[in-house]
Amino acid sequence: MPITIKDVARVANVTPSTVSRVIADNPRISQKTKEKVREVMQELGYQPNFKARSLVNRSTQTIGLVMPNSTDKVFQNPFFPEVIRGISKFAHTMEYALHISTGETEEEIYDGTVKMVQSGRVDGVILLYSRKNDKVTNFLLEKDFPFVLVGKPYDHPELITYVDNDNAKATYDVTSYFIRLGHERIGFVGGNRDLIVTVDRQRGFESAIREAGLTIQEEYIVYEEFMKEGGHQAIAELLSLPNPPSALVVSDDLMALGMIHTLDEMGVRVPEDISIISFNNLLLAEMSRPPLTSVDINIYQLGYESARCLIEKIQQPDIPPNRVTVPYNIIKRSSCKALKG
Amino acid sequence: MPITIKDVARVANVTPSTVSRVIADNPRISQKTKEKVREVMQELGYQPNFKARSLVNRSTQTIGLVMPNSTDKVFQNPFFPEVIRGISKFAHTMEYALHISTGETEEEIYDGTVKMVQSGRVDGVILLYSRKNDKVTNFLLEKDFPFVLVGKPYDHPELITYVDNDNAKATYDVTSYFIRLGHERIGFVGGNRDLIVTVDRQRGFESAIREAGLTIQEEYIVYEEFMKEGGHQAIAELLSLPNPPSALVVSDDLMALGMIHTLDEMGVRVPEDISIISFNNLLLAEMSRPPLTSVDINIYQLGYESARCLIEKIQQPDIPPNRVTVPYNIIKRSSCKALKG
DNA sequence: TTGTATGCGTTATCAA
DNA sequence: TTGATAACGCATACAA
Repeated sequence: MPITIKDVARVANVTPSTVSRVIADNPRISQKTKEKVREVMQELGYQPNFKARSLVNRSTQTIGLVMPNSTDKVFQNPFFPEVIRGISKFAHTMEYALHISTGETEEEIYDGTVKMVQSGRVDGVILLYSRKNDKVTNFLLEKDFPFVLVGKPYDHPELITYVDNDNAKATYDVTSYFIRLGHERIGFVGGNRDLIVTVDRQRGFESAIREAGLTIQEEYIVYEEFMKEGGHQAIAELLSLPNPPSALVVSDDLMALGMIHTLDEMGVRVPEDISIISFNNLLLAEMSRPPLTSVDINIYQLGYESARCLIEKIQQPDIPPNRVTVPYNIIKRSSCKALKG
Repeated sequence: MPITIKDVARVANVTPSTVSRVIADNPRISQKTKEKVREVMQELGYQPNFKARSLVNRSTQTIGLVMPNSTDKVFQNPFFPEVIRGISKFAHTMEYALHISTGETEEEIYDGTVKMVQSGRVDGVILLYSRKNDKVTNFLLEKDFPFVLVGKPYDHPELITYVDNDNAKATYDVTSYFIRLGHERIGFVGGNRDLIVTVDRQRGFESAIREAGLTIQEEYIVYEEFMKEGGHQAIAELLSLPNPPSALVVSDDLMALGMIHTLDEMGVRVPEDISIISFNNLLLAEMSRPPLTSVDINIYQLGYESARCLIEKIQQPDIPPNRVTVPYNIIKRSSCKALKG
């Protein structure tokens, strides 16, 4: 029913191959013919059939997105919409669609990814997480399938294109900031320990502590999920300590928010009784009471760059792995207090 | 390079058509052959080629998403990630991918939609908005292309499948709630006037006012964009009135948040000096100070249902247009005050 | 500069 | 119950 290349050919008195060449703007076609054919295409409202093109070109113009975990939960975190927004922005300019692969368990996600890759549903994949010993990463690596990691790879950094912040440095910076404010009992609240981002941030945290001549207190370091609920847990653990921290480096705004709520209920005030710095600088950070001092890791740009790298890789498979570091900014608001000497 | 149906056929000693039938689980193939072929498929790690299937089946297993406006801005509003989450959830279970069409201007969005439909890139479309005299809607209607509206159609409701809340009723309810609390000077802050949701809510608002025997004050009704910035504008207009409202029905949590911030700077307190109810019940509503009384319109479900309707329509094109009304709940928090008699 | 023939990987029609 | 063949709509190697 829809107009095909044949219809155009017939009306324009040429063969389908000529029309095909006009579409591709093949230089070996005369200007005259091109014009005529284009006129007919316009007239008939012809649009190249995407499916047929995909088949012959072996390209789907689609990017697969692999989320870390049950999308259901994880999508609640504004981090993901925001990376996706960045990805979507660049993808759209390059006429790429997005294929979001989800799943409840790690196994489901792996299977889903394998399937979407093997069936040729996508031209490349962006992993929206980076964790230790990840099956998906290994699969992609083995298949030599184009992919980009948002975050830093656990293994084979030299083989993988990835887009990341300097998370160690950022955490070093905020920890040092606390130290300059006079804090000595500083806690660290990380996310899942298998995530590289958690490892990196903890490393930065510890190096700042050590460099300042303070000692690292194991009990000041806790790990929770990157969610509001995580905040509850974390704060309970930390405040039950005999000598609780006076300042907290928290890996996620949402967690920080959860913590503040819990603290509120306990009658502990931020920043008067305890100072907090978190990561991501979500809209929430600005809206919270008190407004959170937060590290803006430029989530949007993380997404945008990863899409750029992936499409580059898809179009030129032979270029060596690339690595992009997205800058961060510490946005100072009102959740930190200087300790009197 | 990848395994095709032919490879499987050769190894299994059958023809490609037999393999194809096994994939489709065609009942006319003997159990024995099926088992053998499946074994070989397993062994070779065969996955049907998605592109080839698409071509011959005339289906892409992809849903097109059309956003209202510059996605850039609009994606900042958690409403969209949340509908998409719902859509994505259902789509994934049915093995559908998402194709997000974006654009800066209305014209760009229209062109993008036309292209993705004409080129056969998607099997159906979900419109994430509903406005007056929308070219995209008309185009889809004319082409008789499967689509679902999130919101209520302006024209031809009998021809269109749509998923919506009863926005008039919801607004009627919250307005009546204010009236019961003793408020008489109630303002309404809507979004873009071309959006049906704005019209519906205003209608519900006015009918509650009228029914209570109060008079509708034109100057209490303002329209802004559904963004944080909109809040600033709106509050400026309303508070400059000689006799400003004591309560506000606001079409979006984000706007309400913007307003509260502005009010804060002006030294006006919520709810002591002015009461606010907004819509969407985003995470923000709970996190805000004061926590916002908000209408939970079940955004996720809005998305989920729209995907369900669309896929149903794609698979059975001849069923008549459907209409789903998603329930709402008023979540009472601390942004409303009762007026002493 | 353009046309002819073939193939992309699958499904479907028609025979056998 | 299975096989041979055409077709989906387009792109390209080879001819002309």
